Amino acid sequence: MEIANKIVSAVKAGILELYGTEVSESMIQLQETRPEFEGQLTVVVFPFLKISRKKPEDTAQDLGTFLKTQIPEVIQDFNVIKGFLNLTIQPSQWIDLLLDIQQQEHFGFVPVTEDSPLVMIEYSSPNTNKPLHLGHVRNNLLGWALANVMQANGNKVVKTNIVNDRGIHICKSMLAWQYYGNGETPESSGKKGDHLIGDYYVAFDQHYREQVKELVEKGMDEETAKQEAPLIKEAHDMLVKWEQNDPEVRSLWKRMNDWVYAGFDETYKALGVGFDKIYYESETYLEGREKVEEGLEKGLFYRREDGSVWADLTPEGLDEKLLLRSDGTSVYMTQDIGTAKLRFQDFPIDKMIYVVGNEQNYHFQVLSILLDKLGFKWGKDLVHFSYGMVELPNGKMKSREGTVVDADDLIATMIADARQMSADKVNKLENITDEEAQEIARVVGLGALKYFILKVDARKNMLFNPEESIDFNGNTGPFIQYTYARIRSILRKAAEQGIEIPEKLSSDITLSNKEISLIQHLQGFALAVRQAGQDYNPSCIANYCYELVKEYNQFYHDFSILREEDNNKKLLRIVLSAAVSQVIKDGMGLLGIEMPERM
RNA sequence: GGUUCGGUAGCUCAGUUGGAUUAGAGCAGCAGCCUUCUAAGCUGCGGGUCAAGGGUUCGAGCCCCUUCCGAAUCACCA
Repeated sequence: MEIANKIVSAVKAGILELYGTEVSESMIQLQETRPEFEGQLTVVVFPFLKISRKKPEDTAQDLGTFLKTQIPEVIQDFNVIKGFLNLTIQPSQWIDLLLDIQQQEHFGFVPVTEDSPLVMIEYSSPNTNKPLHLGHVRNNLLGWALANVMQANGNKVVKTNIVNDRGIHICKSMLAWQYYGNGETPESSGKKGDHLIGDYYVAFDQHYREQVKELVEKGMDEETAKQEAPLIKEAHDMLVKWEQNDPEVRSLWKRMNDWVYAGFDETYKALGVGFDKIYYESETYLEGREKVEEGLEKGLFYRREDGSVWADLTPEGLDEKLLLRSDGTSVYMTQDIGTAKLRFQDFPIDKMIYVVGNEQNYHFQVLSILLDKLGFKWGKDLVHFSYGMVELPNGKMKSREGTVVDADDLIATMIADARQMSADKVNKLENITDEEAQEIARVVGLGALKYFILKVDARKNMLFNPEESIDFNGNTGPFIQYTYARIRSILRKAAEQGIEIPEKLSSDITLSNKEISLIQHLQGFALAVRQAGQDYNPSCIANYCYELVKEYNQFYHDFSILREEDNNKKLLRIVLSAAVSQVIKDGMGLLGIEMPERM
């Protein structure tokens, strides 16, 4: 950062002095020099040609000479190739930069202050009728990572979850449990609460389809049969009773939901995610109705003859959107409006981010417009952090076809596989207890899963290949964790030899290209964090970490560190290693991935 | 049909605000490297019309237009 700033302002001064024109900083392009050329940083001079009215080579030559005489403490030398001005930086500059990075608590993070804007992030948003699956895993990991990224970019962050705890689907589970459950509980069955309820949801669907089939065989057409089957009618009745606060229905509903929440909490804990504030749709849907009525009075919406309420969004190029059914009950959109209202009462939100799958792009487009019309100042530029589907090698995830990947199963499998991998490893760690081994397996297994999902650009549909995800070779979490553990091992050994990480380094060390390059890449972490915040995309941090680790690995194999005889050089490499491990830990920490001290 | 998002190696994915005659990783395949700080590693080889065509300019995988292919969505479901 420092070095680049010095150069940029010097270039600016140079253009002014040489050609008498003020240029904006965005015109000054500073980039890393390609390895095949001499130097470390390159100024692209093409943008200045119109100002200089000279050939690219001459312009670069002018500028290089200016820089070398103007800031000799930064620029050691320069060379010109076509329109590219390659700068060789004074080694002491790199050493200062390295020390700066190493000594900062969290290099590249922007501190959060009293005045920082408040960002609320909604993610997870489960239904209480079935357990979490792979799609939810992607959502949770993205939400958690994004929250960390926003905070690292200097925002106050409130993590929130909206639980969809009401509606026909919940009634289906309740009904099935009443009919086929024999009073089964999580305790009596030994099942996790969310799995138990999920099983009854499936049971409902089976029996319901049988009923439909019977009716069709009796001569009813399928559409009518779907509406007339006794089970679905009962479910609807139950929903009505629920809305009327029927004590019996409400008490069963509460009991079963509590089972589910206990199950979800376990899964969230295993994934390492959490929330600051949880909202329930059962508490927000009425607020939404009020807000819609309010909008209706203001003439923002209109009522049809059958009593249903609509928003006309054709001026915005969208359709008409239903807000209240003809019977006065709420739809999804109404609930989101209600939730928004409550949230705004609770927090002074500056920015709202919804982490929701891309199948709801249209919904959020509409929600943004509606919230804006209803006077929420953050409504207009709310962010729908839209992520793609997770597909499986043999097709998409579909619950009906039994191709869902259950979150709990997945986590357990990852940890078990990590355990197996470390057992098979050639150089096994000695002197570790079984508990320690299990803890390492947990960290590594989850690291593998999280990294595999987070390294992919969130917007894209991704393919989850279970076999590949447990392969710890290549661009994977365990590869990064492993490098980290090795660095930590070196630092431990250094400490055993009585070598502390120095606060200062001799300024006349000759740096190799690889060392300079590594320091430069460390610096890039700040950019990666900023970019992740701007684009709402954690994947660039994952890929940054991988690049850094890969480069360090080559470094590691080319140079010995503890066996280096030149003491200054040894200290430099120790500081460099410490800085790399620190940056990796911070980067992976943003993704919610833990780093093992040994593995 | 409308809207939104995608298309980069056999497969999974990167590619920073447009930059350097040669577009990168990993997996899979082949060939090397453990008396040396953890070999879950490192090095080398093969593999590409960046979907297609046009435009913008000193310069395009990236920006604009057209076309083709794929996904999502357009419900009194959530």
